[in-house]
Amino acid sequence: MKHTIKDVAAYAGFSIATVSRAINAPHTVNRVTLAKIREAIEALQFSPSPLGRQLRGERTRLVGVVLPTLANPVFAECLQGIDELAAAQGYRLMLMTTQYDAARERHAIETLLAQRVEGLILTVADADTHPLLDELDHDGKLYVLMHNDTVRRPSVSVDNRRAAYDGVRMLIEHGHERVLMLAGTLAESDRARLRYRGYAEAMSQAGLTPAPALEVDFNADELAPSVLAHLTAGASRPTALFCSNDLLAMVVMRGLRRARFDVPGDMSILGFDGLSMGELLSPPLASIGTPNREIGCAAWRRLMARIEGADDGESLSLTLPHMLRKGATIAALSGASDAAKSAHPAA
Amino acid sequence: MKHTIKDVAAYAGFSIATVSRAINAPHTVNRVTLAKIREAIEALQFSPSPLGRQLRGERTRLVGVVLPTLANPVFAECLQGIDELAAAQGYRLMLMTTQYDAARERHAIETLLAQRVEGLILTVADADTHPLLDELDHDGKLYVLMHNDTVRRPSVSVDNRRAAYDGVRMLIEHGHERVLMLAGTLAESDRARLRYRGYAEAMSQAGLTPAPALEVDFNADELAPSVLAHLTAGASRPTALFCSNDLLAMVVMRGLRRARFDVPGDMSILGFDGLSMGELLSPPLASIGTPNREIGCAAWRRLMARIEGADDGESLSLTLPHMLRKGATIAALSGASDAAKSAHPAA
DNA sequence: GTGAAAGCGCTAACAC
DNA sequence: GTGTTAGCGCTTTCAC
Repeated sequence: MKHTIKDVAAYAGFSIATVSRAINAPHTVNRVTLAKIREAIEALQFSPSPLGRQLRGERTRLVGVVLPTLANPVFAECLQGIDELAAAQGYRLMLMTTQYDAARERHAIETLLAQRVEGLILTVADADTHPLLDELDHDGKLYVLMHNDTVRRPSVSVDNRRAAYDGVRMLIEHGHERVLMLAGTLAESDRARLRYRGYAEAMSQAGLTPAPALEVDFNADELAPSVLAHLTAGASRPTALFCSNDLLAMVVMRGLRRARFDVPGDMSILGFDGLSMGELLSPPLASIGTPNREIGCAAWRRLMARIEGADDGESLSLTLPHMLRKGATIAALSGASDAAKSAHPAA
Repeated sequence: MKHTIKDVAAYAGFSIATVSRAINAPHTVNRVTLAKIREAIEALQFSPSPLGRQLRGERTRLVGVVLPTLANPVFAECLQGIDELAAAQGYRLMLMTTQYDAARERHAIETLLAQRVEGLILTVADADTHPLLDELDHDGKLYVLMHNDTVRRPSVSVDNRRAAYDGVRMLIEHGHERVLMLAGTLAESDRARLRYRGYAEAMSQAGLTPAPALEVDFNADELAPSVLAHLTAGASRPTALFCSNDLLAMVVMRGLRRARFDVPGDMSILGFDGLSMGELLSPPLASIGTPNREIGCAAWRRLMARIEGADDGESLSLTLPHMLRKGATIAALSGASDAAKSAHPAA
């Protein structure tokens, strides 16, 4: 732990150069010499300091990870996947979170590069318009985006537009015509936009009119009265909600329930993320699941491929399959035209 | 980004030593010189490489974080707290997870030390018996434990025994006499032990007989039949469950419900962790909450104090308050003796 | 097959 | 105030 390569050299009776070789290119060293040096290493409990290596300029075995937050299990799960592979391959991870803030994104990336990470795995607010990513490309810095759904850059994601489309279609197939999309407040991410597009397309294609997404602050303890009114009042109230993420869906579900609205009796709800916790709700939350762990792992493999120069120039962006998790929060709308169905709670 | 201190020195027309001083001790440098150097730094977009500094042996501004897993939001939240402060103070975080595996714990700590982190923040499986921690103490390596509830080492935690005691007492005050504790499978942690002690004490003190903790695999999709039987069959079945963590509580809740058991009608449930998601369940999960973010922040401050040598030798372990989150999963047992109440579902 | 020596980017004595 | 120099721990020519 505190011995240096010099100590080993002295102990074994060779030069530090030979010790270095014994470690990094054993086959270039005499068998006997090698044995002696290994013995010395063993005796001294020596382990080469990464710092010397790093400074020397070659491989740092460091990878930077930049995430919006860990409060959302989606990202924690991705990170878990990354960490697993990184540990197995002897890489060290440097982590920074950004809270979806562009300035912090920039700062994180610069800090990490200064530390000479070999590559970056990141989730940014908006990948397409991020000038910093262009700089990275230009400077030959290696990175892979995670969850950023763009074809312009190396990325691993699900097809957000398609996933939303599939989900909303399912709602429509259950007989819902007035489907509303709910989005979080800091929704101006590439993902949010694509999910809205998927929603709009599914609606249009079914001859229905997409409504603008309704913004909901899902950190608040209660649903805002205006929002609640929007959801529950009037004959034209929506019968199904497509929520841009599961946390939001859960909050809305609670809010509706407090307002004595039954889910799914009075309102069907579909989330996005497929948080495992959603399945523990009652009724279990229907959701569009993303394979987060796998996304993390795939991003890692992708980055390693780039680092090792083995990047099969294949399509830049890798799209992993999403899965429609059918939950009991979606009910079929009774065949009867329900235009008259007003907003009185059932159970 | 790619310029070195030499470039700055050349550009400004001074030696690298002066440039270094201009950066690290500006007041020791002539005003004019300083201005010129700053100009050069600006022009070259120079930012000193952490690696040189790190190797030189002084401050690395690196802190290592070792966590069991990120799949449990408890730890993700702690990490979030740490990251916040670290970022604000210009520290970089190096993260490794262990899956509660002692070998991985050791490996993580050694890897991090080799990287010359200034300190470590860790959650280990069992703090008391961990020889590695003794080594750290002995070698003067700075660390702070998080969530490890021990008085023998620097740590930030809640009083697990007391928290469990309070929770179980609440159950008893609601009239429950047959209270069973459920624990996860890899429960051999210091926390688990203390929670069991709290449970046992609350029971004994009320003249009740503590039962051995029942082990439940909460990664399985279904509750094991044997477990379910234990919970629901017989006249002596428990009327309340104290679960050693919220994830477990949620799984059990679902399992019971599938078996057409009503919560809290037929069974009261109390969790541990206070995951915010638990509040979104219906009924909202009663739980003993731990201030995870705060625990992370406190651990950070504590570590910084130690690093700066300002550790007010105060008591080693800092105990943060837990909070009893009353949820609707706990019902009062009707005054009547319920010995005869058998296992048929209510609503 | 092995050793001497240079140097990665920086800080800290020690001179001047 | 500023420059010179040594060296942190390592890898890597380049000789031998």
